[in-house]
Amino acid sequence: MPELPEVETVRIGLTPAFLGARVVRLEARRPNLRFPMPEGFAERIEGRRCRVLARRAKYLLADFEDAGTLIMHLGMSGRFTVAGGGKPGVFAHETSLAPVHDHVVFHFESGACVTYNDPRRFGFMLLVPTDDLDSHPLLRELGPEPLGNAFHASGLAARATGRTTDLKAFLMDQRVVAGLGNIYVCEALHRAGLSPRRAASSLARADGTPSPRAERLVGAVRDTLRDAIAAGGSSLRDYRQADGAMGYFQHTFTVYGRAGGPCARPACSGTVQRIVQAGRSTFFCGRCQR
DNA sequence: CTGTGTTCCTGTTCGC
DNA sequence: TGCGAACAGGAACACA
Repeated sequence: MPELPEVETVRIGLTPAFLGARVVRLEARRPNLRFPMPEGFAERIEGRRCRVLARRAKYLLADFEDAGTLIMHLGMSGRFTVAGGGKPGVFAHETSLAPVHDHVVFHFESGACVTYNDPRRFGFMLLVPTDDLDSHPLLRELGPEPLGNAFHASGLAARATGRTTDLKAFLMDQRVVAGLGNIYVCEALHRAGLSPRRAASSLARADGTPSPRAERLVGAVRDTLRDAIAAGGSSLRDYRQADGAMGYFQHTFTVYGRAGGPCARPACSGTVQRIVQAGRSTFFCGRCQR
């Protein structure tokens, strides 16, 4: 379920295995995922130490000294498992991992072994010079991190001015804000009490300054993501202690996937409905989201 | 430039 | 129970 909170949870979960650790062997078992695997991918990373494991939007960024930064994207179905070197765990949303979909395996000097599994292969890995990271086409156009200071109502309103597209599509646009996907857009809009069908331009007043809706939306996006990351973090601890599935997959959503159910907002008597926008499911309460 | 539809791939769920 | 259809968290790309 890789939107920003899941990718951040994966980053935290992989940090003990990656950070400061040397790759002694890297298996690339397929010539491609979504894109062809990087030229000399395994050879360039083998023997290198990971200096930084960061996240930008839904991308994981592993900086290997003298090799460059490995950009990893989980697509729809990508997941990592960690074995050996101390703390095992599945940083993913399902418990059954077919070995035929184990596409990349990192073997670390510590004995830790990290496997990337991705049935749909919408994920990818690219190795780019670290100095070129910010100018890389995949990252260059990304909007602000929603949990950072650069994400604010006035910036959101500026981008929304004159846009006739609806709020759902606007927030899904990674150039507007980086890291939201279908689920968390639905969740944040519900928290903000805003309809996904509302015009994006209604976040701005005529003079381009933010409407109160924009302020509410920024707060709702932040709160929604913070809560989800907290739930992901606790699920990692749970997983390490027990045999169960990842806790964050048990993480229940307020509106997503709840068509026909009651709106969870206190004192709202509405029913969650499902509509399709731009070919994707949207869940919302037509009563309290306006 | 803007908005919309298609496409990549496999696995799971749903309705008959 | 079986089976085809619909659907699934992303995002690059083509096109009107």
